[in-house]
Amino acid sequence: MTDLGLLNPPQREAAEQIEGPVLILAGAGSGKTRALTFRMAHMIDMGIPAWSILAITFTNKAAKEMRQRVDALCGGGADEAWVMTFHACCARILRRDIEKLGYKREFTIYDEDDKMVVIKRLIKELAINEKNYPPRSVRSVISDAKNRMLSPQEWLEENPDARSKPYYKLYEAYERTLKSNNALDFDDLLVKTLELLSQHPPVLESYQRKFKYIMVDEYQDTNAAQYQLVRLLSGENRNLCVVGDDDQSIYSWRGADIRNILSFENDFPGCKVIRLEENYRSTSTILDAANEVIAHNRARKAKRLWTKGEQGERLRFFRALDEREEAAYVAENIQSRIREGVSPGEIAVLYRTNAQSRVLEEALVRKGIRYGVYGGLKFYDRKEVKDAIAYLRLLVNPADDVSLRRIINEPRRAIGDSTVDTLEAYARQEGISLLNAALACDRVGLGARAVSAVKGFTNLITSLLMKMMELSPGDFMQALIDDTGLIRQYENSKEPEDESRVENLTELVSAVTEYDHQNPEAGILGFLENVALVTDTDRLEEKSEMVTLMTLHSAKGLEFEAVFLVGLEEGIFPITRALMEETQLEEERRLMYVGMTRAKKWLYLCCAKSRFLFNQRFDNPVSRFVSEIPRELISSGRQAAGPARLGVANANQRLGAKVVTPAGAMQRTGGGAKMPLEGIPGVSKGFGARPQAQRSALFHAGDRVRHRSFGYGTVTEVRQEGKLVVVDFGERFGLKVMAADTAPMTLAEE
DNA sequence: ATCTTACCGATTTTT
DNA sequence: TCGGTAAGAT
Repeated sequence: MTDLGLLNPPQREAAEQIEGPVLILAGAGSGKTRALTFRMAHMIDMGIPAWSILAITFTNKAAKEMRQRVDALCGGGADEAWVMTFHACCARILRRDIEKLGYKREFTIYDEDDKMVVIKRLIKELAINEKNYPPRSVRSVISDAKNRMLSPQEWLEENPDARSKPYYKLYEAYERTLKSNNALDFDDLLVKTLELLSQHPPVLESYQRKFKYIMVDEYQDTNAAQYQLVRLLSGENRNLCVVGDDDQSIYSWRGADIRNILSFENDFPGCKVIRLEENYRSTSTILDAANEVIAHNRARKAKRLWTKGEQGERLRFFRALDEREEAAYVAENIQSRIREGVSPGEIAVLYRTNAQSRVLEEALVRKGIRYGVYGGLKFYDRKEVKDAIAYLRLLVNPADDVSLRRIINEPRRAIGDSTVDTLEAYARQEGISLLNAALACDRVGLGARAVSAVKGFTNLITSLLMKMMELSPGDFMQALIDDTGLIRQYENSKEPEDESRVENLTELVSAVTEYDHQNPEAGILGFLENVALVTDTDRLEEKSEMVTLMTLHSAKGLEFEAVFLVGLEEGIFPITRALMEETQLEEERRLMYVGMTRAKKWLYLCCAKSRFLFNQRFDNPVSRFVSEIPRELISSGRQAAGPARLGVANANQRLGAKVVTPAGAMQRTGGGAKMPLEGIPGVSKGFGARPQAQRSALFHAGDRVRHRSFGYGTVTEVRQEGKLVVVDFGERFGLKVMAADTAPMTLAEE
């Protein structure tokens, strides 16, 4: 029996309020997960069948944890409950009934790469100018439209200007393509589920009958489609409990709408509001600092976390000369914490962008500290793995033309672009899939060589299809990498990196075997779904021997004894793009708040005076977020530094201005080039070499110039005897200071 | 058909 | 620096 006496009064209230709508406003570290798990366990104790409970979490990892914790509390009765992310939940609903929408049960889930492939093809086909309509922006237009549940037509009505037409056409064609490929993208999982539920009342009613109780965690990060879904499913009984914290809403760029949580009370009148404001995680010093920072936001519900815990130590602030010194500082301090007895698993380094991880890794390696990086390059993103997966997808879903294109000539089997284009034309004319066109290649009008090459491919596919039915998933995966020759091409290769490709393919076989072992009913289809929906970050667990490196976004929901926030510079964090708009800046501040509140005992704030990133050197002022923390809560890091060193005074002066220093500074850090990890920082083959002969005299105030990256600009000022030039690149890039002799810039002819 | 080379452009966060 | 792509060479 679950002992609710272990909860504090509001937590207990949350656990006991089972009927009707409930809004739990749970501050960081307030035992939200605890309240939720106890609530669910309590429901099961009361005799509510687990299968009638739907619990939505933000990540798969959170889902797994929650299920385990509930099981532990009530002795393993949670199996039948649906505890999963929105996307996993939708995938499950659709696997059952998507045929009602004209798709086949074996639909493929396209990832971001697949989307881009489709979009790029369509841009070519529709003869749209890629410069004016870059694929990435097309992708975001489509994704935004879907998140707001707008059809192509509806989107066009909202955006009637002439520039929108190509977007509309692309969106429309994109939809058609995915449908004919029997594929859904991530957004579709939500949108198509909504379509299914709203167009087929019996299906909706069956789920409404099933799910008597619904819980949604991280409600502040739900988007319009997710909101609708929750509304539909909770139906008349309205036994809906949502949990969230408006101060931790950090996904608006993905369509999350903070208004969902702010207006819950209006949407579900009569709802019970419960506030969890007692923090059990951090020291009072850390909490005060975080409270002060977040108080600078205007768009928020007023609240203030408090703790009975001890005061703890002051925050440490350190401003390094460059990113290397910053990394060294982090590594040094991690090392001494570990020597004090802190477990490496209780230490995290958090950064704004994945690109910042490399220099940190180098520093940790040098100190011999074990670490794990989460996010960034994923196992299933590697080329060889994606190829193998593409074969699987095609075998499961023969309509998947994107996967077919990827592997029809991988490994090389002499099927070139022109052959595929011919097949494509035939397929279009006959209204069939590319695979079917390939099977009919006799009739397509190809040369004899091409026909035999294509036949080789289709024979391979047919024989694999037979094997797929006979063999276990694991054995089949092994057969696949052997029969296709995927692994052979790397085994015979001399390239050193191909060795790891072989390893990865072998690891993929183990992954399938392992998955099949744990999910005997799911089969290859289940495995593919798992690949699409489960990210590497979800597998962060039992790595207690390693220091964690991750982005601030992935750190949501986690906690560590010691946390290092690095790159606290204007332009990095807050990131340049957020400096313009108040709402975006507030989201960055929430991200800062999330980062700070991950720390239990020690919080380090780090930044660099000068940083090499994106192949450029930046001289950024200290992040404004640092100056929003009361001085008395901070002590400086390694070197003695008065408050002046905080650099607060100039924090706003040079807002966003990037300074590219002369070649000398670049050399000092070897131009940011990667050095051998175990090597000694000595001779590095910097690319900056020698400044060329006096180009300095080349530029004068008033000159029109053209820069490789920033385009045309006007020289506004020349400094230091012509060594530095200040150039105005207009609205998009603004003022830049660069070294006259190294900047990739020339005089522009008038 | 495939390999080689030379350019250009871009760089947030992720279910 | 990196990766993707377009044009040229074998």
